[in-house]
Amino acid sequence: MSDTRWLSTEESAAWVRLVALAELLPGALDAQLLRDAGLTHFEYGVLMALGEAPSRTMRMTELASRTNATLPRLSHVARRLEERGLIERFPCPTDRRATNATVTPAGLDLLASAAPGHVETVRQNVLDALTPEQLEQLYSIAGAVLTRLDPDERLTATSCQFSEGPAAARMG
Amino acid sequence: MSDTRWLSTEESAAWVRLVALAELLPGALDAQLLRDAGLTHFEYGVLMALGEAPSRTMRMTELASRTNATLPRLSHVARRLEERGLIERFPCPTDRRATNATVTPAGLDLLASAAPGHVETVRQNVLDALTPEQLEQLYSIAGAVLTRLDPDERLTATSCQFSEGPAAARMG
DNA sequence: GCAAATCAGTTGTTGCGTCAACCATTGCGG
DNA sequence: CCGCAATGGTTGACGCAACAACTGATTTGC
Repeated sequence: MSDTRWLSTEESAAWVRLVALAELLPGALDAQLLRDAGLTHFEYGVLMALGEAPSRTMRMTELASRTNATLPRLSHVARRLEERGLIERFPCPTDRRATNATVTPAGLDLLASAAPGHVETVRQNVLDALTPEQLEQLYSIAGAVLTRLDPDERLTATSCQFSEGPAAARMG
Repeated sequence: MSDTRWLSTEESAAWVRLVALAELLPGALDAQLLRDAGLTHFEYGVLMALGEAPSRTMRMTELASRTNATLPRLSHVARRLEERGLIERFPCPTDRRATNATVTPAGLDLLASAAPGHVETVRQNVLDALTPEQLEQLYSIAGAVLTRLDPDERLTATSCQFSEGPAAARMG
């Protein structure tokens, strides 16, 4: 019955802060991107993933996996983005069940115009608050937690959609 | 105009993982609580906040602030919880604009039955993946970020709603 | 004291995400 | 080949959150 291992004071304190962080961060990202570019953070991630893909094209299923979305969610979002002219969808020639999505030039333009403000938000709200040591600690800690939360490591796969800025900027 | 400071490799890597964490954590918490207790994590937080309050009662506005909810959101959630008999609302005697909310015994029972499973989820998904040093680092890092994200420290105020388990368990 | 501004809370509308159901295609076993 | 399960994707219904508009109560300013 009550053999529950309750949280110690330290555990509770850290947990409270982590939960607060997880609650506030998505809203802050959405708010800035929506205000300045009319995109949710998820939509931004979708466009970014497509923009970084070879030939700017990706299968819906793979896109969903990379962006941590369910397929229905991605399908709805893709329809909206397509209606806005930011992406296009067409049937995959080799597998007629599948659908491929591509960013349009308009989508890339919007992405390019949105990126600086987004990066600035990320700096102001998170990165600039941390020392280099803390940045590395964060990398380790988040990695350890993701091992439990996302065992398949879909989100942290190579060249993740949430990377910021043009690919060239990260390849130093 | 392209004076944007793009993210370094280290910054990008840590950021990607943090975003993945923030995306996955709420869903994991909701999934377990919904399955085992029929509560969202937010509803759990509301009940917890009320349960820890003196006389298990709180003003709607204060409750909204503690749980990081807008007042409309809390109002909707409170109506549902009241319909389920988990809380009660009644006008505040001293300020006739205000409304007080109280957890019912049924609400406390549900909370008590939900807590062990929730704590177990928190351990499995997060705490048990971290060393004691990492726990302290997480506390510092999240604190630093929250200074930017939540300057008023509404969420991290004393006896926060997302603390786990009976209050006695945390007070040693 | 009374009008205007503010505060506390509720309600209605809109938009997004989840779930379940659905269709089409592909792969596989017999 | 044929039947059947599994895969890829879309659609529709429903629930929840954000935003705006509204009611009623309280404070402020003159």
